[in-house]
Amino acid sequence: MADQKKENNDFIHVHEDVIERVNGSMPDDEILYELGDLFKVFGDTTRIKILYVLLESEMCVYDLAQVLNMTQSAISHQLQILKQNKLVKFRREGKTIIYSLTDSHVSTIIDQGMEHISE
Amino acid sequence: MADQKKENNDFIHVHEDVIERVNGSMPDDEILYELGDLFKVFGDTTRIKILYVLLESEMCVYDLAQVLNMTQSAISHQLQILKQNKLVKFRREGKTIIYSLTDSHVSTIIDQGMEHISE
DNA sequence: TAAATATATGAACAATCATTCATATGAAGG
DNA sequence: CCTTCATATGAATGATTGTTCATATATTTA
Repeated sequence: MADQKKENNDFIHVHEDVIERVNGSMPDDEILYELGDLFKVFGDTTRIKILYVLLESEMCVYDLAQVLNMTQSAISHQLQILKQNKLVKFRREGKTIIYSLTDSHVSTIIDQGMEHISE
Repeated sequence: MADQKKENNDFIHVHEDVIERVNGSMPDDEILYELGDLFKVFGDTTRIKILYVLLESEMCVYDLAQVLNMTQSAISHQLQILKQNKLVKFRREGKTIIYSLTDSHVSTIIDQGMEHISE
């Protein structure tokens, strides 16, 4: 390791020390997969729009469909995904079900994304 | 508007006032599309790993492939996407090309994602 | 309890995407 | 210049995904 001489032509440009250090700081694959899944949720315009709307006001499914000018079914499917990723919560009120955001990470993540693209 | 009486059975549960207010706060479709595209980039484990590595240290393509135990071609393709979205920059040094992060939004976005999934 | 309203869900299809393989480009050294 | 090393790129393919259509579930009201 201390001896930098290359005895054969393996590892010509692989910097093992950096690679080991970096590997140490890398979270488990399972966590990274979860993280990717979370960002996939933000990677669709329809879901972003839903989140944007809920950032402003809680809303029922039918109204969401109206605002976004989309099918009730399409909205329900997307709400399902947002629900699975714990980005939205819901409560029943009579016949309707009202959705709202679960936490403040949504707004931070969207804000940072906005800052990045507006540069 | 002031008169809440429903004259026929249109608009039984559409709350027009809320819808209009929410529509006003919604960015243009073009921007939302761009935002979705940005988050799509974070929605893939390989790209997240690349960003994680570069968060720790700038690195050449071959080393990235070693660290992530992936094909050089696969890494190059993903770097291309990261480049297009201005998340990474690069400089040439002799024969190798060294990639690094462009700005600090990357770390904020990843951090917030991490915070969200670890709850 | 039957009809109406609000939402959810399953299957299917088109579109998008990540990787692989083969090959191209481009710089450096002999 | 000709070879080698480092990276980029194009086409092909298998996998994933968003929407639609049809239908199911669940709550309220007549």
